[in-house]
Amino acid sequence: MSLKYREFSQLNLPSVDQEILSKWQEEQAFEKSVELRDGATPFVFYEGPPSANGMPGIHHVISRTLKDLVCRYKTMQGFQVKRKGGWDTHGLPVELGVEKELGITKEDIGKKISVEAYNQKCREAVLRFKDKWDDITQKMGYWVDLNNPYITFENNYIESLWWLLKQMYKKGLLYESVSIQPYSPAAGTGLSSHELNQPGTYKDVKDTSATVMFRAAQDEKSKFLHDAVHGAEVFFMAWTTTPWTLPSNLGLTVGPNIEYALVQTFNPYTHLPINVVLAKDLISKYLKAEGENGDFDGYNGEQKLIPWKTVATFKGSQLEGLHYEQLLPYEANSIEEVKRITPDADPFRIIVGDFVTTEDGTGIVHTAPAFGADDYKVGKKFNIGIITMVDREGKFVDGLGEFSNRYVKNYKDDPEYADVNVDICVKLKKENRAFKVEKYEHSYPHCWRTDKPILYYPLDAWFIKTTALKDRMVELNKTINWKPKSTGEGRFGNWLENMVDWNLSRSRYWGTPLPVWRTEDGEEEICIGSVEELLQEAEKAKQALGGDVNASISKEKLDLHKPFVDSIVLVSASGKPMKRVADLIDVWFDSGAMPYAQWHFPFENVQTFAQNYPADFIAEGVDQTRGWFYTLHAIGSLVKESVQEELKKHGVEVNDQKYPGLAYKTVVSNGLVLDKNGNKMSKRLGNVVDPFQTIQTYGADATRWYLITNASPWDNLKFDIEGIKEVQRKFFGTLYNTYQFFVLYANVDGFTFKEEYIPVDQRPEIDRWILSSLNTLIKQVTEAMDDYEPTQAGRLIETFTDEHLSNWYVRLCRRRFWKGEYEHDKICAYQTLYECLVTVAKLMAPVSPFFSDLLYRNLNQVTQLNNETSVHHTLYPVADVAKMDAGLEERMQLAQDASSLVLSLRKKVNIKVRQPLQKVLIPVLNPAMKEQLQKVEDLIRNEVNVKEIEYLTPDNTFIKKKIKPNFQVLGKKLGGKMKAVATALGNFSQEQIAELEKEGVYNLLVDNENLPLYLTDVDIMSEDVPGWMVASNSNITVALDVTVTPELLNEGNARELVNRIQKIRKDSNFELTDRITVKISGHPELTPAITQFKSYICAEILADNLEEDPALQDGVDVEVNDHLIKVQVSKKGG
RNA sequence: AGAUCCGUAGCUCAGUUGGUUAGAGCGCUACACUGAUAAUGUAGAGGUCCCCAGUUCAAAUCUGGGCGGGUCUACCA
Repeated sequence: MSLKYREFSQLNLPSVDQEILSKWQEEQAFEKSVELRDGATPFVFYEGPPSANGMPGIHHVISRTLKDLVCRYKTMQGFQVKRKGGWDTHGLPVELGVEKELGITKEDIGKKISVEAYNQKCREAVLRFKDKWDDITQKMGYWVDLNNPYITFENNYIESLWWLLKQMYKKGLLYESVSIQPYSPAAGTGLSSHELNQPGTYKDVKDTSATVMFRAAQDEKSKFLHDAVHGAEVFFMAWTTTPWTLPSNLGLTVGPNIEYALVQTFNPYTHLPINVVLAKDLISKYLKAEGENGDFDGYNGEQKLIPWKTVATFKGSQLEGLHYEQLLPYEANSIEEVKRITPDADPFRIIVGDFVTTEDGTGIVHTAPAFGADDYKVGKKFNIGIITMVDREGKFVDGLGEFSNRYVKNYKDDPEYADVNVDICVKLKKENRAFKVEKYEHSYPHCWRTDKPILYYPLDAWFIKTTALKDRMVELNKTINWKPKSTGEGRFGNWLENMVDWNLSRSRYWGTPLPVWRTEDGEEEICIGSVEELLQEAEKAKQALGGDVNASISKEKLDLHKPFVDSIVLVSASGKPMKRVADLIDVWFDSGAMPYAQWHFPFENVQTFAQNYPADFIAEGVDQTRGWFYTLHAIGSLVKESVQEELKKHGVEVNDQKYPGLAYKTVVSNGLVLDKNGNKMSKRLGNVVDPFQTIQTYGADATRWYLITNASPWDNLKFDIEGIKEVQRKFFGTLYNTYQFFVLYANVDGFTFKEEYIPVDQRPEIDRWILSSLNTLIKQVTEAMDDYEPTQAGRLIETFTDEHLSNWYVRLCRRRFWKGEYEHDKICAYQTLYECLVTVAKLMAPVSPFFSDLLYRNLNQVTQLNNETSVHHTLYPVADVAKMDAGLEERMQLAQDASSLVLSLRKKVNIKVRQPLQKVLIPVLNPAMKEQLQKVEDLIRNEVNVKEIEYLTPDNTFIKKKIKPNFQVLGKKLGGKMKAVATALGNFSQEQIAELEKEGVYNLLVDNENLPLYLTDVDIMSEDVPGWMVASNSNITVALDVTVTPELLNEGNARELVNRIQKIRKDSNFELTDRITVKISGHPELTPAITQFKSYICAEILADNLEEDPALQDGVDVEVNDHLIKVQVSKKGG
């Protein structure tokens, strides 16, 4: 323990980081911060697992700062906050990285490289940058337990996932179905949504689009159409940008509430008379308005203008159920084939769907269920069947006549390729089945690997029936505290409302295998929920099937990944072998299941799980809204009952109140980090900020503080290094200076807080003021932090430190620290400033853990007021209401305003502050204001160097006043007459104002109406004091006497001289306490000042002797108010 | 295309329930101050509060409609 506070030569934040980090390491500070709270109420935090196969970026620093500051804050509030780290290790990014590294594609897996070797590569790759992550975690000061992290590829973790999946399976929530997915025929593989989101995936392409005509069948249902045109043919018009899907057409979808028209006209290509149905609003897209009711008889195909007329109109719903003739009938898509594939189907029918719009096309949508998600959905609903006339290579199947085996797009880079879409259109034109064919430009997704257009293709997939739990998820979401609120209600709420079943399966290699085994005919299957069950079933199969089935399976060598699990064969109830279905599951299931799997629930740690569910707080980037935030929420809802049962089995008391299946109570979603120009950071643009470099250069604290205080975390942050520099200078620099100031004098005076704590009411006004402000600050910061608004909290601390503590309290109190004896007033000052510094250190500790700890340690190691060695082990300050005094803060504001105004007046007439002036006049509007001002009078006088303050009371006629309506009060009362009254008040004379003030009421005549005005209806301000220099703001007006009398001038000269000699002292590197003797060459203009203020001067400069010596030769040349003199300063005894 | 957030000084951001001189910091310019000195003070320049319409006595603020930017989801004829 040292009795001296540590002094610094300069502020170096990066070296502060180093020093504090090693302290933390030495003291095991993080571990201790958790242990210290043993037995305290837990605050549960979930760490969203990062994927360590890429380098951490600056955006990771912001979300981790957010997590860290909340956890630190809660710890300081007395909660125990355990923070188990985790690593997300599965999934596509890992695989793609490995493929790139090995120079292979997905197709090569199993051929050029075995699945086993491939997965081994993935396993190695996944933690490749773990060191870097650990490094940034430490350097940024993120406290998280990385010694016992959960890792998603571990068997225990996967086993928990299997258990969860089995619970869903048992409830019928896990099912297999066909879904329409993006598929790349060129690459022969389905694409994940992630792959579709690669940059450059969507390209503008020109495709052949066609508006084609489906002939209505003639039957009872369509009678009303045919009757309208006297039995002639009727066609339904539909538009497509993918003519190749037409052979797979099975339905036409109309909007139930859209108005359709039956129009009589001619086919532009064949010139034959036709009757077509399309949305009424879209007629104009196909037929010119001038042609309406045109000359039908005279039309022969030569005319540009095609005549048309509307024969009938009706709602889409009236068309439902009508049949039409197939457009392109062949063997492969014959009705018999359709019925063979989908036996109960009723195709070639008009169906209704809400997704139909009249924005483009004809309002009638060609529906090929195989090639569009909407088509598939609506097709399924109305049971029109499904046929897939394109194979997985992207070419038409056999049995489609001249189109058989032709590629629907040029997937093979064939220079001879002829666009089959064009040929289809030509054929339709010839057959009087095309109304319009044109090139159409639109953006279309392409396979990022082959650059070829993808198509939407029906593929088998496993789903979780999240829609079954939709109501629960919507309800639970309402109980979540979302920051910001709009993300929860809007983005997430809408997402829940429009939820579809979770497409769980992925046909990849490195991930959690789907634990479903089934027989070859697909009749029997089993879902495995634990390793034990798997081993039992494997053993059963070994017995039943014999041979070398499962011969090499043992618990010790088990790896729950491909290809090992795939080698396990199970046996069905009827004795047939069952193989695992090939799919893996979505990695988002991995992370969403972390509340359970991190504890290997329910196989171990059931109690631990119970204590750590749900999370009190989670935080990630807003991009996780439909990622992790969703999967956590969904899984929580899905397995609620199963988990409840499991907990009950272990004697944990649960019910729906205690365990509603809610995964997290508060979630903060932070925005993106953009570059300073607002562009997304990308390697391509080269605008990526390296967090290591940033932290190393500016320190973790400045970086963290900047990230948190610059903008609310959920707003996008335009990251600008200049901002960090500003934070460093302005906030940390100021705080450091304040600390330096404190220790400079505390070390001289030996202040160690050994004296009794002086009751606040025995301290001077300014001490009580800063302590009041400090406690107000504590209150506000605590409120902001409790509300998860760290930006507000940080800004408040900043304002306090800079404006109140440094630029007012310290500035005004400087003399108290260096002047006088070590007595009551001085001790008050030290105790007050010390309290402020320690409290600020604690308040800021969650956001900037390094500097705050340094500050705290340096202060506390001398005073030993706290037992805790680290600020992070202390308790967060609690506002002391007794120390808060609103009136005091208000009058200090008045003092600041008044001082600032006087200083601005001095500036105007160019009289420096060192020159004393005689008097300031302050008009006061009421006794209360006068009383307030009188209490801070000394402060103002000192600050602006004025001898006296005189108050002008309202009743004097000296001041000129201004009157203004109090709009808020008067507006409500007057309404429409407000304007007239405002004008009238603007023209008020001084006498009228005086009358109102005197009588308390004034009868104003507006539009021949008497309106009584009361004092509360108006604001009266002093505007001017004739003959004086005046300045005013909205609160206060000051008038300054700028006459410099000879006495004042002498005093000013004396002060100037003091200032010069102080500078010499400093330049000569004298100690603050050194006594000196001074000789001055003298000057007639200055002699009176020296004589008159000798004792004052001597006291100020610690001189024992001061004399004028006109003959002085050696000395420093100085200038005092334009007079040149020589000054010789010598240290006594030196 | 839908959802959502955002648009205030050159830059980064405040702006409470609508209330009349729209603020701060940075930057720039000038002048001061200096026993905290990589600090500080004062002043100046700098605004169509994105646009239009509406509600209101009164709109940066509320409503509607645009425009621009970000993000997410989707891409369906």
